[in-house]
Amino acid sequence: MEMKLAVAGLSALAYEGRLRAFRLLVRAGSAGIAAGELARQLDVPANTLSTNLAILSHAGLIESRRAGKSVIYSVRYGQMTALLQFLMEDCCAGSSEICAPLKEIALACDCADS
Amino acid sequence: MEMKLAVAGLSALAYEGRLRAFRLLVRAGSAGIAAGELARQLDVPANTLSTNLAILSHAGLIESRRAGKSVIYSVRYGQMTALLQFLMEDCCAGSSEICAPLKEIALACDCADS
DNA sequence: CCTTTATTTCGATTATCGCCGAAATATGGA
DNA sequence: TCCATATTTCGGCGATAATCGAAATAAAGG
Repeated sequence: MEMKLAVAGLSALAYEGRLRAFRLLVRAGSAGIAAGELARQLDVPANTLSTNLAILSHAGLIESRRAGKSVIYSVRYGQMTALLQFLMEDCCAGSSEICAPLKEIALACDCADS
Repeated sequence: MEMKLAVAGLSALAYEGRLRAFRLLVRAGSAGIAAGELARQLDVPANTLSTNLAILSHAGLIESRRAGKSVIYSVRYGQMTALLQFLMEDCCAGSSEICAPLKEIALACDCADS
């Protein structure tokens, strides 16, 4: 990932309103959440949320699909992981005590398989 | 990690000048880099960098220690990983195809041990 | 078509952020 | 103590970004 895209992603996540929305979407998985439903859960005006979803979308972190009258938003997990990898790049610098805690992240994500 | 601290961390990283500095520090490991040396490598005025380092520091992502006339900055890896974990919280939502790519992050960090 | 529901775009206001010159603080050495 | 080096703080200016009311666009149903 290049610097500009990483900055766009981090900027998109760097405001509470958008971070809250993103985290709800992360929980929702591939199914996603409709814009109106998100606005209701977050208790923010629909237009404000729409602007914020557009910013997350432009940063590549989420995507949208239309379903009837609603627009469903969902996380682009590939971009999300690319951003996290960008931050971790060359994190080790040769000393394992730095790297070790990072491995806990994977363990925290305890899926059934793999 | 609570929301406010996460937003502070993401905001601190959401600017190219600071993200560049942070990534250099991530590479440097525990040894850290002196403020002046960082300013030289990044080719930015010392006072501008100082302000940006203060923002990263206030967000808990880096710390500083004095060494003679210089001030050495280094990453607080614990806080860094806490921020990444915050973003990944409940990422799985039951489907492993979402979670699986996240595990690659840990594998990309291939230290000698663990 | 016309209405209702869902979402986005527009426009203007307000707040916040980044920058750098200049001055202040801190350390080490002659 | 005085000076040189290293870093931070202060000041204000210019740019960027967040918010929300109001209007515009899109889809479904009668």
